[in-house]
Amino acid sequence: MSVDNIPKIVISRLPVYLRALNRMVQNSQLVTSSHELGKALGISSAQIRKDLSHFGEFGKQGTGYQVEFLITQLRQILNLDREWEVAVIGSGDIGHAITRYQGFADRGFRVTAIFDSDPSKVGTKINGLEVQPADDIIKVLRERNIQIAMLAIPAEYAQSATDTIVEAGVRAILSYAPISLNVPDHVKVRYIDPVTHLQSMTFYLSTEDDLLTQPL
Amino acid sequence: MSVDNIPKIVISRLPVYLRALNRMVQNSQLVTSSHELGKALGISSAQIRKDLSHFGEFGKQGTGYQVEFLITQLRQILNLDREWEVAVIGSGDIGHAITRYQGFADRGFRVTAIFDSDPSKVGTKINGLEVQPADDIIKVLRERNIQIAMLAIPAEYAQSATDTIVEAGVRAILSYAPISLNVPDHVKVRYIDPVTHLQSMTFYLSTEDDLLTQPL
DNA sequence: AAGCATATGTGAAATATTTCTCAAACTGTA
DNA sequence: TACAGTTTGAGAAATATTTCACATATGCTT
Repeated sequence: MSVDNIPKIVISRLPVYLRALNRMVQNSQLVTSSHELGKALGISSAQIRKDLSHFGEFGKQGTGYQVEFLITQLRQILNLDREWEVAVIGSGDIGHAITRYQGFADRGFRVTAIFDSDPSKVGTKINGLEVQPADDIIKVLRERNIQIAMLAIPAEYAQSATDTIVEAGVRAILSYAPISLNVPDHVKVRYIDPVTHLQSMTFYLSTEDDLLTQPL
Repeated sequence: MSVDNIPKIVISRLPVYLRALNRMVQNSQLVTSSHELGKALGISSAQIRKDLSHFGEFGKQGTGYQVEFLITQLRQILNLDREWEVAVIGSGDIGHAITRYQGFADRGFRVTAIFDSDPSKVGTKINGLEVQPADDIIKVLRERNIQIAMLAIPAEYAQSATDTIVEAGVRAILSYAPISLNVPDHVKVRYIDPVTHLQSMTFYLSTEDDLLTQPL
C-alpha cells in the first residue's frame, strides 16, 4: 500500500469498479468479492485486489467487501465526495446530448454552464440551462471556479478553445473533438472519439463476408 | 515484424496515428517523421516506430514517412479500405447525435440503420434515416449483414439488446451504456462512458479550491 | 565525392503491469 | 472447540510494454 505514484491505469479502473458496485447496491446486494466483481467486469480477481491494495485494506478475509463501504472509499479516493461543476463548450448535437444526459447527476458531476460562439444559439435553453456566448467563457469559468470542461466542438476550433478554458483555470478536459490537444502539464485530458474505437475493432473483423459476395 | 499476436494496445494506437496523418494531409504535408508525429500526439518516437514495425517497413531512413503512403498502409491494416455499415440501437439524445455525426463518413463508417423500441419514435427520420422498430433488429441486421452496432440505450436494457444484436451476427459493439456487457469471445466491445473518464481525472484534482472558500 | 545531419528499424535493457501463490483471517457448522 | 470452506493482501514470478542505443541508410551541402 503506497500512497502516491499510483499507476494511471489503476486509477482508470477504479471508476469501472465503482460503476459495478453501484449497480450491486441498486440490486440490494450488501457484500461482494473480488472474484464476483471480476467476473462481472471480465477482469481477474487478483487485479482487483492488487488495485485496491494501493489505497488500503477494504475487505475482510473469508467474507469479501461490504459494497456500500467500498463505494464510500472509492468515492473518497477519486475525490467524488463532493459535486463537480462542469462546463460544456459547444451546443451542437454532442453538446446538446451531453447537457441533457441524466447520467452525471448521481455520479458526482453537474453541467452548470454551456457556451457557443454561434449567436443564433446563444440565449436558447437546453435542459433549463441558457447557452452563453463563447466570449464569456473566461469570465464565467473564473467567477464560478469551474475546473472541468467537456469540449464538443469541431476539431478545427478545439485547440484554441482549449487554450481559452485552460487560461480560465480548467484543469480537466474531456474532449469529443477528434484531435490531440496540447495542454500544460497540470491539465488532464481524456478523449472520446467513437471512430477510433470502431477502427480498433475492424482490425479484428476479417472480411469473411467476401464469401457471401462471391459468384455462385 | 511479426504478423499475428499484435498487442491489443498497439492496435488501439493505430487509429490515433491515422487521425493525425489525415490532419497532415489536409494541411498539404507530404512527409513526416516518427519524431514529429510523436510530438503531435504526446507519444515517444520510439513507440511509434516499434508499433509500425509489427506490420512492415513503411519509412525511409533519413527522410521519414510519406504521409499518404502511411495512411494507405494503416487503412489496409485496420481493414478500413472498405466502408463498414453501422447500426445504431436507440434513438434518444445519444443515438440521435451519433446518427447525425458527420465524422464517420470519411473514416470508414456509415450509419445505415437505427432502431428504437418506442413506437412514438419509430417512423421518424433522423438525418434522412427512418427509425425502425426494435423488433426488426434481427431481421434487418441479418439481411444487410451488418456487423457493427453502436448501443445508445439505458443500462437496464443494454444486456438484452446486446444478446439480440449478437444473435443477429454483430461482431463489434461500441456501447454508450454505462454497464459492462457480457458477450461471446468472437465479439469485440468498446465502451464510451464520459463519467468514468471524468472520474479518472478528479483523482488528480486535489481540492485546492478549499483555499478560496476559507474565511478572510 | 566526402562529410554532416537526420531518421528508420530493431535487438537489448529497463519499466510497468498482471498473474501466481499462499499464509493468515473470517464464517459457518458440527 | 475443531474443522472445512472462503477470501483477502502481498511478495515473488511471469508477462507485457516502453525506452534505449546504435548500425545502417538517405538527403543535402560543399
